Amino acid sequence: MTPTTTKAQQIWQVLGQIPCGKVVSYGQLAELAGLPGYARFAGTTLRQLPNDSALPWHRVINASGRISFPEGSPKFMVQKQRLQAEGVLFANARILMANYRWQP
DNA sequence: ATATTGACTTGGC
DNA sequence: TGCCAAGCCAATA
Repeated sequence: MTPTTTKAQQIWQVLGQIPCGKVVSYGQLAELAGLPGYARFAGTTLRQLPNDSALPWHRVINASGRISFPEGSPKFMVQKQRLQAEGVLFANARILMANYRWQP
């Protein structure tokens, strides 16, 4: 990375590599980006993505295996929809990280 | 420059 | 499982 690389850029860089049908937690995303302890920042960063972003922000869920949006909210539904479309199965509003977690 | 707010996590019941 | 208190770090107000 260049001397001007920002933390947000590091997050985006990793985000773009998550393959279809796989997911990572905010904390894992931060770690893979070389920013351990920045789980919360990962969320802050995703929040700034434009709604039409091509980046797979929907492949990021919390450590509990759940979508970090209030159930039923527009964002929640879009995320769940996209994940299911990629073959990710939900068991009681929860994703089994053991099966879908991405490991580079 | 200080205070509040989150798309978070972990450890303890 | 579930709820809670702490700890965390940048964006916002």
